Parts: sequence; structure tokens; C-alpha cells
Amino acid sequence: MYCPFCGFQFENLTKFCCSCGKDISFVPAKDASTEQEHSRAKTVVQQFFKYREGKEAERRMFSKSKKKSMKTVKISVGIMNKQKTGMRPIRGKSLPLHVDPSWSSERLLGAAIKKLKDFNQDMKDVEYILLYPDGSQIKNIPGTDTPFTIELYKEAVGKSYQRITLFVCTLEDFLSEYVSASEDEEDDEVIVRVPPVTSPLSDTVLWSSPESSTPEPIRRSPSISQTSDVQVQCGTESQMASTSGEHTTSYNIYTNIYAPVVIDSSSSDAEGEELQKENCDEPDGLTAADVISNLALKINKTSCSRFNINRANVWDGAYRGFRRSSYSPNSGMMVKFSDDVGLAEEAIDTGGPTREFLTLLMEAIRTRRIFEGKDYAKYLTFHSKAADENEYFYIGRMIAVSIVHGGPGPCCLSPNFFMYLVGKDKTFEAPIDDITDEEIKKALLEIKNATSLSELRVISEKHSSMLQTAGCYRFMRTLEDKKKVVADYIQWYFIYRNYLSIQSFRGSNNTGFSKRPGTASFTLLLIHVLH
DNA sequence: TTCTATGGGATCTAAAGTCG
DNA sequence: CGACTTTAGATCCCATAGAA
Repeated sequence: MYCPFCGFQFENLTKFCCSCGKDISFVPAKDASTEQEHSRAKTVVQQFFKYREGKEAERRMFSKSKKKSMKTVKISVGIMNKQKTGMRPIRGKSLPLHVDPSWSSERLLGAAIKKLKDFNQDMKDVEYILLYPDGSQIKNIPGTDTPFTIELYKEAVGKSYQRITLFVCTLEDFLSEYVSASEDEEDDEVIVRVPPVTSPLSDTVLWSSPESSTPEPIRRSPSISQTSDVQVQCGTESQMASTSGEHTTSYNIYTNIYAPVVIDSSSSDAEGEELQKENCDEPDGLTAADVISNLALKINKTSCSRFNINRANVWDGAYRGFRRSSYSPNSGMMVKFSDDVGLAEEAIDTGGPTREFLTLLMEAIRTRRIFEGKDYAKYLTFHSKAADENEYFYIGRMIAVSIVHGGPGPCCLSPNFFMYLVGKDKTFEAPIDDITDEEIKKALLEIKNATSLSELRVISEKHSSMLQTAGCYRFMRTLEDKKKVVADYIQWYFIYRNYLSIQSFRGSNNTGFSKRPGTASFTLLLIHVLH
């Protein structure tokens, strides 16, 4: 005899199958008549199918009800505390937590604390805050102004719910971690993971003493219970943006944020007109204003890169700041100036010092060794020391950061060169006059001014080594060839000769800002700001 | 040594798409 | 419109690397 469920063969009829454990009391005895056996077997099969249908229906019912009622997912929550190396998870304290994907950070925090308190008797009865794995407080989706929900966070990090781990830590630990980071004056720049304090009414407020280096609103900002209160009182940039966002365009948000900036008094009027004109020409519908506002909105207000700048050597301080591995172009900037003897200026950066720093930095960049040429028609040139120190890359990055953070551009590059640099012009042209080497300039002028083919050939022969170096020495068939030779040489002189420098400079603009919408549009933006 | 994070494969489920 | 197929997402399990 066989079990109708699992097929296990058994000799003695029992009430339950010894293989699958199911009720088989309905299975007829072996010694029944053939006819009876046949009909009963039929019944058994019918019962089996009935049973299977019932199970199937049950399974479907379960799935449907699960879909409606069990709209929960499982994530992990752990505990962080302050250690020497910063905020670190406590090992062995992570617990799974069933949550609704639409929960906000406040609701999630409540559930996480309850779960952790249930399983950990040593949980203090104090105020906790919710943290991302990097130790920053959970309020918005990182890099955006979108309020946190588990669902959005899951999409942003691209992990499954099961792989998401969030942490709680005591408010005390979080604040002490921030204060110690702020007081760490050994390093010029630290990452501060709380919103920089800004006042909607003033650009610059007094820089408080080291003893009270944490401004009062920052102390309160991580408080969950006071979150909404803080938002009203502090009026951070992002909040300003979000509150005014309902009735303004993103560009208006940007201009509101950075309204006080004066890029270049001599060119700002013309720039505005050009900006408008160019906006209409933007082929993909995305204006430069949109691009810059999009980029500005991507700046992470919850983390700041701090720069200590000596006014006597702005370049040096900036260069060290941008070289740090911890520096991110997407972070906000907090600048603190000091004078020649190292005395700090008593001002907290809420925008004004940053813009002043960026203006001074752009002035410093104009005189760097990687540029050559006239004041407003400079070109990139190769400098081995600068290349060794990756100066091309960092200067490119500084320019991009300056523009996005509301500062000026260097306003010194040749228009032709810049159009080529940003990919607007595929071919490059420049006047011979821009060449700084007097001998080369003289030679090219001789070629250009040749009046006959024979004279051109003689001059070409005379400067053959120079032309061969640039790969444009050729046999002159007509007098018109002189234009081609001059153009080729200029292209080599400004572009191909400095190709690596240009690539490095360009590379900085491509990597400075992550997830930037449209490099082409960004280059258009650069054109606006630099000219 | 233990714990945690992560990658990859297998499996299941729901939603979307296709077809008669 | 219903049956069937395809696809994406979620989950489980195992192996592995790295941190504490």
C-alpha cells in the first residue's frame, strides 16, 4: 500500500503515514474486494484532489491577505556609541525590525527604541536619535531635501530591505561627538554632520569662542522633539529653499540662497544678459540656470567641509583643503579666515566668508603656473611640477565648486579656448597674438604674411624644425596652405601640446559632482559664469 | 574567534504583459 | 476576460572577507 500524499510504501495500515505524517485513516484495508477497492481508490484520488484544491485556495487566500495586511518589511536596527574613532556600531546589538516602508524617521526611531529596549536591559532611559551607518543623523534622504522614508532610502541605496541597517545613539553621544570634532583644530578641515547654522537675515554672525564652539541652534538641532521648532528658528538654507519652493522655481531658490554674491562687477551686467540669451539656446531644454540650481540643491546641507584659510596664502589653505580625502564637493563649505600671525577672525561662516574665500581663490588661481597668456585670454600650459601635484585637476575642481557654491569663476580664460575646453566648439582657433613665445609668434607671422608661394616655401623651410615638432610641416602647394599650417600649429601649441593637462582639468569637472544632470549642460553653465 | 556585511544562487510571489 | 508567461523584487541560505 502507498501513502496517497508522499507515495511511501507501507505494509501495515496505520492511521498516519510514517513518512509524511499525514492522516491516512481513509485509506482502505488491503483485503477489501477489488470492486470496493477500485471505488475507494477513486474516492481517495478525488479526496486528494479536493485536498490539494483546498490547500491551493488556502495558499492564495493567505497570499492575498498577506498582501493587504502584511505590508511590512524587515530591516535591521543597531546601536551606535561614541568611540575614539568616532561613532561606531556596538557589535552584537543589531536586531531585525519589521517596519512599514512608508514610515518616517520619527516613527522608525520610536519602533527601533522600543525593540532595542525590549531586548537590551542596559538601554538608558534617555533621548535617542536615529543615524545612518556613517553616523550622520537621519532627517532627509542623503543628498536631497526629501524627508526620510524607509522606502525612499531603500531606493536610494539600492539595497534590499533586509540589507538595510540603521542605528540609534544617545543624543548625548551624538552631541559630544560633534563638539569634539568641532574643537579638533589639529586638522584644518573636518566633516561636520549637522546642518550649518545660517541666518536668513545676515550673512555673517560672530564666531563663538572654542569653549562654546557649538552654536546653540546646532546643539538643539539633533533633538527629535524639537525638530520642527528648530526648523522654524534656524531657517537653514535647505529649509528656506523648501519653504519657498512652493511658489518659486528652482532657479529662484538658488538665487535666493546665493543672492548676495558679486561675481565680477565689470562683467556681471553683461553676464546676466548673456545668461538669458544662452538659456534660450540650450538644445536639451535644460537651462544653465536649471543646471546650477540643480547642482546647488544637491549640496549636502548636513555635512560641511571646513577650511581654515590664511589670508596671506589663500591658495595654500585651499589646495590643502581640496586635496583631503575627506573633502567632498557635495558637502557644504565652512570657511574660517585667519591673519598672517594665525589669529582667527571671529566670524562663523554662513555664506559670506565662503563667497569671499571663493572670490580670493579665483584671484589666486588666475596667477597660477598652469595658465599662461594675457590677463583675460589665458590658456592652459604644461608645467611638470604642477602636473606632479595634480594641480590641473584640483584647479578645475575648485572652479566647478566655486560656481556651484555661489562663487565666481576665474574670468581669465580665452573665450576660444574655453569654448573648446567645455566641448562647445569642436575645432579650436586662436589669434597668433595669444602665443607668448616671441620666436614662435614671429615665425608664424612670417608664414602668415608670405606674399608668394616661393616665399612661403622658403619661410617654411627656414622654420621646418619648429613645424616638424608640431607635426604640421608639409610641402606647400598653394599660397592658401599657409593658413592651414598656421591654424594647425596654433592647435598643436594650445591643445595637443597640453593635452594631458587639459584632460586632467576636464576630468576634475566630470568627477567633482556626483550624479550631476548633464555634463553638457554643466559646461554651458561654466561658459556663462566664466564669461 | 566571533560578528557583521556582502555577494550570489535559488526560490517564491505579485505585477505586468501576451494570447486565444 | 481568463489563462498563461515573463519579469522584477523580496527573501532565504550559504560562503567569504574584514573588522573588532
